Amino acid sequence: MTEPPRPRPATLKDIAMAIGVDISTASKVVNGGGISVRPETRKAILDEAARLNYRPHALARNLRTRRTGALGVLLPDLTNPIYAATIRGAVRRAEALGYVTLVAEAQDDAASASIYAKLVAERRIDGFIIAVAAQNDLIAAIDAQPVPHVFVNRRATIGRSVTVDDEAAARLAAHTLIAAGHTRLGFIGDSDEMDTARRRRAGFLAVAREAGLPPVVDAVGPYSRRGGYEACLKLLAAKPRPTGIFASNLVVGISALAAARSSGVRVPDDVSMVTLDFEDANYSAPPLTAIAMPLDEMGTLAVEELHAMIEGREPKDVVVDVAPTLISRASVAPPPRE
Amino acid sequence: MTEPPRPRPATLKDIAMAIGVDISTASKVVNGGGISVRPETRKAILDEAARLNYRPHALARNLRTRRTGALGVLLPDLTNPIYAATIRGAVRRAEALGYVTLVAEAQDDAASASIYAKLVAERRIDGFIIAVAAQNDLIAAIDAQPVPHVFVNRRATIGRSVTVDDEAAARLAAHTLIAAGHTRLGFIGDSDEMDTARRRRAGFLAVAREAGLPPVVDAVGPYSRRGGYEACLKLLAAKPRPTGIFASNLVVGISALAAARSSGVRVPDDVSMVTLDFEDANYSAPPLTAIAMPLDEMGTLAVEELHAMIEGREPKDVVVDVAPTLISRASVAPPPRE
DNA sequence: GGAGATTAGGCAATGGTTTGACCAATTCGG
DNA sequence: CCGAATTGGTCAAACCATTGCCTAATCTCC
Repeated sequence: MTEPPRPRPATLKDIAMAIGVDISTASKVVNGGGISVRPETRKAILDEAARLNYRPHALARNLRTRRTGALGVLLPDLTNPIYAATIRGAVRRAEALGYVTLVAEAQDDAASASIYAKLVAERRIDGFIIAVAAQNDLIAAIDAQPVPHVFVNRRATIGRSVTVDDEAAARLAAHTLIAAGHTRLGFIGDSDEMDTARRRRAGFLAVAREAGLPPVVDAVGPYSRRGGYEACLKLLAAKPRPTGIFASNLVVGISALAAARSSGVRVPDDVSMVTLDFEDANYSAPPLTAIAMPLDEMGTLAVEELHAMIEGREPKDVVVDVAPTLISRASVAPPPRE
Repeated sequence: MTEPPRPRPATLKDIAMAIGVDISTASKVVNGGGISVRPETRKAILDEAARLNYRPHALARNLRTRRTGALGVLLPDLTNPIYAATIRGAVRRAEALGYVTLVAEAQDDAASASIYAKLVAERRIDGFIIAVAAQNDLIAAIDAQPVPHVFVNRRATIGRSVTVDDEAAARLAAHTLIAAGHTRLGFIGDSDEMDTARRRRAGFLAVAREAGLPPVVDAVGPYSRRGGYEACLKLLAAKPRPTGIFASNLVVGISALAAARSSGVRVPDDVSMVTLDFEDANYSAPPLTAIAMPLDEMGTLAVEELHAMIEGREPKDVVVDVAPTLISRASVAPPPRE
């Protein structure tokens, strides 16, 4: 028994008038709210609501309750697999918690700030997941109009953040190379201004130092395909050339491998390589040994923390760490004999 | 612990009372609406609005105007670079047009339908960009509650769609291989149930037929890394082995290359390979010759079309095609001598 | 039989903005 | 100088759902 297509979605008023009760009664019944109603009245309302496929008008409800049921997500680049994976976790969890997700891409600090300011001023969201750097303009915007927010994969002096344990990942990478027998290590990372890069560098260098190895050759280039390619070229030109390299970013790992190949350097025969994991690492030549970062979980946890803040629950701690794990593939071997 | 005085965002009422005019007057002035006001009154209102950093409460406005200023985006997988690129174009254009973007991921038809139904019934959006297959449940959901929508990279019998010219891309790939001297061609694609795969296959096979070549070896595997890997293995095992392969999907191209390498087949010495382009294709070994699909523009155009529909302008046509282009890199060479 | 409690549900304010209808005072045309 | 037009606004309804406060009727219990 199909209804003829209803032009206008049903409202509480439709239900109330059909049954002959007050709108407020209908509201209280459909919300299961604290009111006493005769069972038959209740049933009639519920039946009618179901028949009309009633859904509360989100805007009207939100206007009244001062909750939007929406979460904002601010990130620098949708096409970067790192953010994509994080956001997927976030979006899924948000949906499970009943939120809708509002995604915005911001190229720079100024854009981040203006998007933040706009969404908050228009009261479109209950909270913000922020995956861009916590810089001046953005911090000012947050200060001016604070709403619950959590930084993801970015530590911030302001608010709270959810990150993976970058330092542990880097340590694991160093241990992997050292365990294979390497002593001359190389590191490819972004500038220390980027806090994830800084933590990874710190972890990697610390392990090398603890192991009493000669200084790590450190190539800094931006976390991009081009940056990784060129940084790796620099590393391979160093004398003596490092035999074990940690490319401290997913995208950089792939392009570093391309750089090695184009220089005629064999992996893993001539140099071993460890990177951070994503699916592509399994389909490179050779497949890359990598450290898996639970980005999905990071996104999930970020939303959970944010939800807790919105609900007013006092957050338990400031950083949630999820342990990285090693995925051994084929890009690590003992160093070549000299 | 006293909360820092969280200033409640300014409302029209605040402005109106400060100046001593009616709320409706303030509203009309800030909206530049059709009302005659003395210049000094106007200035006072505008100044006060600026001073208070007034922004209309989106929910309240939307409730009244029956416009949400939000666009929904429905896609199957955020981490797939194809969708990521499309969505980026869409999100950017949406922002430029003053919309916010609400992103949802749907694993299957049922999930798509339920997300569609929910967002529409709650009246959270003005229109939908749909990047998932137009299947039964989803179509039923759209029928039940139609709102402006455009399918992107998916043709649908219902509504309108924006796609890239898949067939032209496939033709270009075929011509590229043929021009290099190949006669035994191979094709890697998804099942014909997927309309993009079908169009690409059709274009590729048509060119081969027109050129009077022997039948194309056709390997169907899902558009995924694993699918591409295994499909390529099948192709390489065929007798006679094709010397020119078109991997008709970005992700499949990379994994097909890995499959070739792991089988000891050299690219381009033993077999040439063309795929669809994305940035990673430039950092593979060898860099892949590829057909660039303007995914970004597709997303952009999709939003523009949707916007036009929402505005009530009659859409001009059903399919917007953007021409694909060839990017020559290093994975195509003449076929080996026998 | 009457005070008090309980039941079942109505009333009206509220949230912030938009918009068509209306109105008083001034200006203008003739 | 009279009627009409313009100027510079105001009023109130509407959008839809939520929620604290009320009330009328019935029921309970001594």
